Amino acid sequence: MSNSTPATIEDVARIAQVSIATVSRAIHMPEKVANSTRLKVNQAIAITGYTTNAMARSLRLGRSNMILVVAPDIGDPNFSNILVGLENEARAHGYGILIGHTQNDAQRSLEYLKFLNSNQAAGLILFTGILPFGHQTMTARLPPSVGVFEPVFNGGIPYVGVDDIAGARKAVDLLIAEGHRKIAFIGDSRTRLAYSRRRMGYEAGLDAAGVSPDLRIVFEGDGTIESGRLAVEQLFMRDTLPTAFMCVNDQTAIGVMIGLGARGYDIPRDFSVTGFDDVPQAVFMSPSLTTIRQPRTAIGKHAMALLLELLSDGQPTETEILLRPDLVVRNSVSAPSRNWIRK
Amino acid sequence: MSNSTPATIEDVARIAQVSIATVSRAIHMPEKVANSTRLKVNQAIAITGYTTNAMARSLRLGRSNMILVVAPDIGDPNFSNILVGLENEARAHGYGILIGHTQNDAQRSLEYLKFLNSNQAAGLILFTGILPFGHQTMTARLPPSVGVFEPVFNGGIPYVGVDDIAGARKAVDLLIAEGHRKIAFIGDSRTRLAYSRRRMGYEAGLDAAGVSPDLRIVFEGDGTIESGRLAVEQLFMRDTLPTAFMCVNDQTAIGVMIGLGARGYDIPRDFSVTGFDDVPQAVFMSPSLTTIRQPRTAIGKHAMALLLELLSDGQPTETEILLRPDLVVRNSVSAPSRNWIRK
DNA sequence: TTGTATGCGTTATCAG
DNA sequence: CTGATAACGCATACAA
Repeated sequence: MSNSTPATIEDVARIAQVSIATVSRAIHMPEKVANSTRLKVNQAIAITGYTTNAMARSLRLGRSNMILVVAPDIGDPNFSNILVGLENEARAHGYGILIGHTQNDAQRSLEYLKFLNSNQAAGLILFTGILPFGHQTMTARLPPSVGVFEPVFNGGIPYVGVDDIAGARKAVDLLIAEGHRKIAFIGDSRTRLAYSRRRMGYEAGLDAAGVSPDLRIVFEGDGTIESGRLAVEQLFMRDTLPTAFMCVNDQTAIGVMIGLGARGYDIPRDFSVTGFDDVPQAVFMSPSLTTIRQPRTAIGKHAMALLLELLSDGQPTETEILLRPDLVVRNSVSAPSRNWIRK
Repeated sequence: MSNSTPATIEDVARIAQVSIATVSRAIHMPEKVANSTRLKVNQAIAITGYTTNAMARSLRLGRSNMILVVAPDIGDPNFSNILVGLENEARAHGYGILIGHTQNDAQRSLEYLKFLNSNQAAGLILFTGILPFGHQTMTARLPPSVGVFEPVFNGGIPYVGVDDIAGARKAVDLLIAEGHRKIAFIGDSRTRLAYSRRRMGYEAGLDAAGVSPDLRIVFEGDGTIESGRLAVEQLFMRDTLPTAFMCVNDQTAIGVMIGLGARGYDIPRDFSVTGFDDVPQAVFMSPSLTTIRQPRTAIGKHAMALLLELLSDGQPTETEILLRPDLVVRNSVSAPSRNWIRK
């Protein structure tokens, strides 16, 4: 029962009175083995509590059954939900998941590259828009890979995300419909493709409404709470005030709300605020945050499905899968206050 | 350079004109090999870009160089910081980390057990107080394991955490010092050992102040935001109101603050609130949350160090390591409002 | 339908 | 100090 050393295929073979080849076949190609022997083998497996030694199997097969998921920050509220989708899909196909977090640290990234090179993972899911490794030459040695959220720079790597432009467009359209014309954009970024796409949606929305963009109320950011707060501080040092803040993500929006709150403003009476992502905290904010919801579990599922396809077929059928984000209307948006309209 | 198949030890041996045994030695016992040959080997390694095949190595050695970290919820704000400590310590000793999250799901837990049994991980870090597996019989087959935060039920597994009793005591003592006497305890739990210990600290603090405990203002909870909110709702249906809420963790405290805010109360004017953990959001709440800080990175570091010790020595030197938690005073606590004092 | 034998890439033992 | 070789546990080509 609870022997010191785990049972091997040989133990099973001995008990079932067959060869190890038959045991292996009974497990992996049950239809190619006689019913009676299959039964014997299964009983022997049950008796011994045999589990395939994954190391030996991978060595023999030349590939592992693990997928490495690399994320810059595991603490990211978006992460865990995506993971659920990734995991479910992977497990359904006999793969396990390995999580690595780089914290945007080169040293750490390198460790994971070594990990890949030692054949410990068959595939790679990348959570960042930038390859965490030494770029160019390395990509040649990368296993089949799929990006999540953003296209991966300098790699011809397929990816799964949401339609950021369309999502951002939904947010602007709502603000426009409420009567806003001076809408700030918080969190612009040249390095985060998803963010710059959201800005494209923002500008498309303004354009459609005949509002000319005002660069004085566009602020850069890195998607952190702190960046949102900072933007508010900078904003109040300028001459132009918006009536609404469209934020590149929820974290930024939370920062903006904190910054505005600290200055004594009421949301949505004085300013409207929108986010993007619909992180779990969004509904607990006061006021609760109007935002764009990402279909996180679905993204994870699709990303893993795509990777598994790559793993078997070799060639990806699609290079980009964009899911539809939905507007979630809560309490952080209202019509602009009259005090501000013509400021 | 970027060949299709990765270089093996044999490739290195051929180029360096030595045997594979020498290559292996040059890598693992450099002092037992002549300087000149070591040089040749290193050059050959550089040329080929050789990396040890971890599968073959683990198979030969009978153990892997990976540690499995199992957590019920990766989204837990405490998790990622602990992980940093775990990772650093592991890497420093040549181990990698594998993260599994069970979501308290039996099926998932079983998958991880299989994973362990297939020799894919040399050790186990458990983030929950309850063994996620089928209890009794299974523990016999568990690899060296260490618990984090809480002692692990039904296993003689050593663990690393904070001194919950002392931490909770610091929170009560602060409230008592501010003049509170009617202090509610939110988040009592029979299943979470850490939580029941915090309650012990709470009661010890009351006792030291000569305050007799009032069970009408002790509420159960599971440490979620929702549970905090719920407790507030239940509380207002009873006849006794506290002047302060001591919460079992920050998430609960956030829930309490939301519940109190929804009823129009001001914190800390009307009620004081304390948390436990000092999660990243705590400082961003309004008011910012007075809480007990856990030395998360240190906990991770110690836990991994203990596990590595187990891995080599076989026997643990300590069965329990308790770190000291610190009080972080912010703005959610003040003296009780006169309106309530004699209610 | 089943068994035998080989090799996956390493490390360790044992001779030299 | 170095080399030949066995063994780790498994999957499969080939034989029976």
